[in-house]
Amino acid sequence: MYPLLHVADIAAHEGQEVTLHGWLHHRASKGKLHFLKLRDGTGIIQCVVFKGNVTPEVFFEADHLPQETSISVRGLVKKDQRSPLGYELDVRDLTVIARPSQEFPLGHKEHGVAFLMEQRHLWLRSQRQTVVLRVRATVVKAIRDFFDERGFTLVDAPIFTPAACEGTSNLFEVPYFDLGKAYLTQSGQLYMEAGAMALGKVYCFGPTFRAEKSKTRRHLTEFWMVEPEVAFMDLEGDMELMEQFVSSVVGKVLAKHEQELVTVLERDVSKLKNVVPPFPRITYTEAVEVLQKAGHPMKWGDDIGGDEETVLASAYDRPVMVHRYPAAMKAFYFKKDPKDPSVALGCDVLAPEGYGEIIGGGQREEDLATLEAAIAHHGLPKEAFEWYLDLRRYGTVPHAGFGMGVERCVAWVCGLHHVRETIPFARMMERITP
RNA sequence: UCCCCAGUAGCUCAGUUGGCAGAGCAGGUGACUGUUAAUCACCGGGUCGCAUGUUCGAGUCAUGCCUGGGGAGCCA
Repeated sequence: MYPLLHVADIAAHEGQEVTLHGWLHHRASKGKLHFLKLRDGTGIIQCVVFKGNVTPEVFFEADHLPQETSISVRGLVKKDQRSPLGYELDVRDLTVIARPSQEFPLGHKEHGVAFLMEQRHLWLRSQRQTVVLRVRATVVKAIRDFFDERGFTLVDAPIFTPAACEGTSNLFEVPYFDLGKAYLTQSGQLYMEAGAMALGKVYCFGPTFRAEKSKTRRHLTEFWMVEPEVAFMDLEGDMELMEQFVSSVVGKVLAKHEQELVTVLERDVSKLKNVVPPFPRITYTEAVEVLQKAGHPMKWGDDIGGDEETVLASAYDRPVMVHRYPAAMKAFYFKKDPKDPSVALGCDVLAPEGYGEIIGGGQREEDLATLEAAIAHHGLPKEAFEWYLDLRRYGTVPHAGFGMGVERCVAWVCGLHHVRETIPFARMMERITP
């Protein structure tokens, strides 16, 4: 058994008698007619049951079905301006596949966040969540298409790693046979550098784990990240790649989902339509001056916190690129600016509207001796990075890359308050079920 | 790890100086030929997060704990 027809394709069947399979999303009754909203995953269609068009048994049952009853409905496809879909089904027969054994926990009224997250497996059936998940799927495809179309090769990074890429804190530890401990990856970057030396332009795309005890709307312990890495690319090239990438992803989401973003998520898409290159660029030093003038008590060398990010980003109508952070704030592998070694050749992309950092990246240090000194300076065990240092021993070249968090990107594009809605089953500090 | 907030019906919440446990929605029964979170009538629904204490009496006050939410640090 496989449904021959889905709600999304109903327009092509106007005037025909069809059978649809799905779940009862909502029911309302008015005397001699009942209104059933049928949800099949591709859309929602209103099915109208007139008393005269069906048997008395079907008419009675149609008014006594609980929400989320699985049903198949046979009826005539009719055009109707009163329907948001443009069509409704004039019902001739209705078969119950399975009646819920208990009342469906999620009504059509408001619910609290904790309750919704406990019912996440059922919450996914809501129209809002299905739109968000479809946008996520489009973002994922747009990411892959962007790199595939530009000659990048997908190189999968390992999930078990022997040590931290950027230090040992914030890592999930797992036992690993006789070898002691392994850690869940928090970045595929070092492996992508190896990939770039082999294939030139590469990217990895997969889950990433951070044991940060962060309880904020921007954090998950398990999230998806795409990390391109390119040989013979400097920071300027990296920043051009970032802005082309972000605008491409946003453009593809708009092309496919503008209607849903507006009607279901109430997203102001005019703000997304501004997202075209070139993005504004300011140095960290300039950013500090801007923030100081805006009255933020910070000095050069301080981190740009969440509030500061929002102030900075709100000055522009598209994502802003902040580059050349103090070298001391950045990981050991960042290349320092030859013109000013106090700053690193790194760049963060801050999304507008308070969504914060969606991309972090930069140019890597390609010189062996400089990198060895940086590892020592950061107090990292050199043995763990011998394979990484080999990349500098055998034909090292300038290279750069970045990482983008999928969930923060989807939250921004959808205009969501919290990243937990952008992933099917969120993993957070205080929540691992369902 | 730290700071702030919340926990009362299936859900969202109200509950006055400490004095009989409440509403809306959801659910059930019925009315209604155009509902979009329909409307109307009636009905059922409680370990007030847990524990201890104060008190004649605690949903309400105190202490501790648990759970969740928001934020800081850190980060995508």
